[in-house]
Amino acid sequence: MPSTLRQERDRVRTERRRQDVLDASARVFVRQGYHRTLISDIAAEAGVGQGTFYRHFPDKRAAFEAVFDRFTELLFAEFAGMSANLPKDAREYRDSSVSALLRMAEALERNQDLAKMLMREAPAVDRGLEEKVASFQDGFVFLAKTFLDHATTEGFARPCDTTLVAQAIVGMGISMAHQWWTGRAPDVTLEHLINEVVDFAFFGITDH
Amino acid sequence: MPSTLRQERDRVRTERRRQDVLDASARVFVRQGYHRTLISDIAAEAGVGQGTFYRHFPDKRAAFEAVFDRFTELLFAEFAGMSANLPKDAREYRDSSVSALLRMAEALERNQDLAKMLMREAPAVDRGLEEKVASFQDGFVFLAKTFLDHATTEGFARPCDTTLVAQAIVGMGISMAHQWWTGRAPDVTLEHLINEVVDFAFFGITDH
Amino acid sequence: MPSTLRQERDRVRTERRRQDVLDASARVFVRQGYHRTLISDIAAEAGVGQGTFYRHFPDKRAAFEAVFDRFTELLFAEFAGMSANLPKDAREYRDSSVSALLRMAEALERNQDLAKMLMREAPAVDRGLEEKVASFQDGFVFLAKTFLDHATTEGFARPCDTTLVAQAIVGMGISMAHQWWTGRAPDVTLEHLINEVVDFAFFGITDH
Amino acid sequence: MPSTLRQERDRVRTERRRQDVLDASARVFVRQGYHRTLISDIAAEAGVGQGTFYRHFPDKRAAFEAVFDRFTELLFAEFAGMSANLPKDAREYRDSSVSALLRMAEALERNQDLAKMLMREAPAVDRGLEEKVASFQDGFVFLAKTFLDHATTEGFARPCDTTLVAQAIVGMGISMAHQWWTGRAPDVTLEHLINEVVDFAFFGITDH
DNA sequence: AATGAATGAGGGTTCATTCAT
DNA sequence: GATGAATGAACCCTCATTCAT
Repeated sequence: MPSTLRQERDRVRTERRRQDVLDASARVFVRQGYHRTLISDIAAEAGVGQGTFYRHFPDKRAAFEAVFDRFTELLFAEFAGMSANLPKDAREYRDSSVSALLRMAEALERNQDLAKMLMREAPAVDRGLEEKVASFQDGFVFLAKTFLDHATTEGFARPCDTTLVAQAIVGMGISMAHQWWTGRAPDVTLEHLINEVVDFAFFGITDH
Repeated sequence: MPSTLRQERDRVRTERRRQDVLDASARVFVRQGYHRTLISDIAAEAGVGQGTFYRHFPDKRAAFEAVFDRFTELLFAEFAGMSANLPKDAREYRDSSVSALLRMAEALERNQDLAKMLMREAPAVDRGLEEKVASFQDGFVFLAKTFLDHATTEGFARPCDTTLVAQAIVGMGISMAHQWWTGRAPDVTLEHLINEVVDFAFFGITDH
Repeated sequence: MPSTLRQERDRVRTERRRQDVLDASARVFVRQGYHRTLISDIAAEAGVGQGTFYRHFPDKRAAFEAVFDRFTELLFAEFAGMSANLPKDAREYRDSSVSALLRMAEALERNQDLAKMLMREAPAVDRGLEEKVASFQDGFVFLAKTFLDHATTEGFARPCDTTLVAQAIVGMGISMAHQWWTGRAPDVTLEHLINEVVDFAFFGITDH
Repeated sequence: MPSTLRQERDRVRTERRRQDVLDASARVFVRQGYHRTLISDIAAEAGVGQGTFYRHFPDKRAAFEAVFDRFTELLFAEFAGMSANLPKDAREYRDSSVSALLRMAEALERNQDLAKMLMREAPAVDRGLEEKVASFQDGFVFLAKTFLDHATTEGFARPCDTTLVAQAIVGMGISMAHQWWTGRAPDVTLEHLINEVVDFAFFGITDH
């Protein structure tokens, strides 16, 4: 049926156009922040008319949220299936922590500016997005807690309130990422940073 | 000289009025966030005309910054002179950490909404305020590092990159405060939370 | 190419709309003067929204300048090519002076209010427009000087500082126009006025 | 009576203060033009509070008009009693014209910026001041016409419409003053300018 | 009389959103 | 579907004027 073919081709083209506008939105949001971004800026960046923006997103807020969602999907995809391989002992736990952080760091490196912008802008846009950021963080907390519960059950982690400790670990991680991006840790390699942080997380500051 | 008296009285009244407007600004920023706040909202909240706002602050940005500055001064005042009493051993270190965190938590409790608002909004206002937030955090990092350096020198803390670990600790602390405020840790007392976090910071997750 | 056709049609429509706003601006400036004119007055006069004004002019000043420029172009067009026909003797000089003034007076009559407004308001708007008015006058001075230089060279005009005398003549002419418009010479026909002024310019007040 | 003395002293002081504010107004109007002048600018320039301005003038318009009036009184004082000495012949006419213009030029030189400002700003302030400027000019026209009428009656001036010619002469004079002030006649001495203009007024451009 | 803080109507300008083409 | 000109509500900021001290 040719009309179906035609419909399909149109659908694909529309989807591609939507991606163009979404990409343009991300670039402009990164460059100017949410509130300094005008719809006309996005349209110009995407090389389309302003009306076309409204064909794909009801308003600026929705475009921002779509940028946010695409980013979080990207990050979670990176960790999908990770909880399948639970560590057998403290050494494996530490090793997989380091390698997970390195993978994460790599993934973020490619989207550093985007990540920084989203963490900075999203909570200030409105309550809905503030909540989304918190949920995003909760996702990592859940993952960390799963590992921690496993480790305490298996006896190679100290018994503790695993929810609170998982929150502390994830909060620390996000904060370190932020400080790293904003040049708060110059003259330090990423490997060194991760090793120090993981050591801290495993052993604390006390000298045993 | 009567004119001096007059000048002094006017100065006092002007300063009081400025505080009124500043207080009103803080309340409205907390309620509505930076971008949803209109100058007319602040003026109405303060019970003055719009022009009066501009008599005391050149624009909304300046009022926000003044709110921010007053808050940070308040917090740092709480910790002034703390580094005078460096701990003699791990036990004292832990005890003073817990008591410092409790004091801080108390101080914040009274300004919880303000603190939450400032952390959420300031980075998104502009680069200048983003940097101010970072500097604010750096202030605590410096304090934490001072203690940590002392402890490693005295031998009751594990040798480590004290700058990075101090950054991790402060990042964790701020993040926990945020999660606590936003109801991410329900059914938990503040004492329990602080104890868990301090234990984690001192011993890590490993079972020794 | 249909998109080119579309572009062309849009361009034409935009230009027409710009003219509408420019015409409306001129009418309102004439009616209310520069400083009493609000953008909203111009928009209402043009029958468009306020935003439409800003689509065509960056601000009130620019609209005023455009009105000014269009007026000066109109006037100079009236005199283009005039210096091609230099007079052969005093009689021809006088005749062409009278006819030039009549032509000018006619052109001005159709734009009397506009001319009066521009001469009154432009110098007070800012330095740039004050200078533009002066340059406009200089244009006529140059023309007058060209004729005067020719006449002195040919021997049918008294030797003199032709620049100064040209300035005096043009100043006199503009001033008379102003006085005429503002009803300073009632009960006098335009022909009579021009003849008296030209006689004065050719013979002075002295009885020979 | 001491209270009368005191009243008198107060009256004098008030009058002096009014002059201070008037002087300050003139300086600021010259520097910034009418519309760019704020009441606060005038008060600051006079070294008084804003309220004090309103004690002496009902509004900005009134202060401007007072500046204008003081200027015109100054100029007319310069010419008071001049019409008493009517010239006996063309030579005396010419001589007294030159000397009158020199005296006028001298008087204006001391108030050049003020004169320039008033001519530029007053007509654009409102109809009332526009009319005042015209009346001011009419004063000189009347003076010129008196002389011209006398000269034609006595037979040493060409018969003409003396009102129109007087208007032309005064318009020319004011215009030349303006051009002189605004640097339109560089490399020319005042004497030369006046001589050229008077020659033109007496003999026209024709070579006799 | 002098002051200058307070006022708020006024007006310039922006920009998200619509809609005719 | 795409466009971008048009819109006008919204909002910031100014400044002449008032008035309590």
